[in-house]
Amino acid sequence: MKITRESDYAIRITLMLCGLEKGKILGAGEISEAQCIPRQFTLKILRELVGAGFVKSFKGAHGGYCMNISPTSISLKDIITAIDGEIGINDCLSCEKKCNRVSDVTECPVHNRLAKINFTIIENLSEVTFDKLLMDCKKN
Amino acid sequence: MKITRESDYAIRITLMLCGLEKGKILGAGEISEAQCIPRQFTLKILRELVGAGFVKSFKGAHGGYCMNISPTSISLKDIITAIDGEIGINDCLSCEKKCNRVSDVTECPVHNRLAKINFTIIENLSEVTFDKLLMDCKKN
DNA sequence: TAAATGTGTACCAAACAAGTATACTTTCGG
DNA sequence: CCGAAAGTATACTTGTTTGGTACACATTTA
Repeated sequence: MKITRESDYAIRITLMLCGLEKGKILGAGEISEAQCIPRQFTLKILRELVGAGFVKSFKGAHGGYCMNISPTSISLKDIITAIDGEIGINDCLSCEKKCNRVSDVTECPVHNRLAKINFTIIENLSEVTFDKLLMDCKKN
Repeated sequence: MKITRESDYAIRITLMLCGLEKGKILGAGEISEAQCIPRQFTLKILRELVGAGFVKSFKGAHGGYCMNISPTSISLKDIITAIDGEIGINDCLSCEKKCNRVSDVTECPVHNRLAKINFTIIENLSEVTFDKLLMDCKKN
């Protein structure tokens, strides 16, 4: 029931990039230092964010990163899904007929309840877009 | 973002025990077979459930297990917490002054948002008590 | 052209999940 | 009172995931 540290980092990296003035970019080194994330790990996460289309990169000397999409159109859910994979609280194993862990959703009460909760989690995470996080930051 | 398979098993074991007629008990072997959980693993989980006070055990020949508390007073949250530990979606690492991952809750927007979502998850899981799961079962 | 960046791939160690093995204790039935 | 059938306790094992690291390479700018 945890999001990985990598996702946590990715969220903070994204938030930092969302806070950038338009046209500015930020190097991996600066991000790594500001967020206390090991340099190589920062680079790896940035690569994943670039791969997912969330972040844009600029190569070469004075290169760096900036957002590729608007903070309003990216949420915690997007980052977590991109880094950790689909959000699925339960595996809901099935072992065919023998027990009541059946793959047919209608027959497994545990599955049904967990699936509903899972859906709620995804909804809640989707609602937290980065423009909201940015606003929260400015309040303090 | 997953509950462990052990918790999943524990939920199904508990549900099975909740479905027992009053005064009856069930052996680990029967549970293991019905739920397709390896025998030793079943025993281990049962021991944890006994330790948590949810299940009562009877030693010796013709021994077995039954619930120690009412299905109305035990929820998915209780089982998951007992098996996997406290439900905490985020570690929210802090590295003191240097970055904005500060332990002081009011300063970390990510932490605040995740904490709220975490609270919702706990609420949702707490609402699913085993009497409700039992009802779901009977509907099918 | 060299220094400063990002890219890609492969590797690694520690922690965790999931399960196993084994020796022991308790109870009941005969 | 003995042995089979349960549960108890503890320690081990094995595979996967997490959280990185290392290093060779590609690209850009001064």
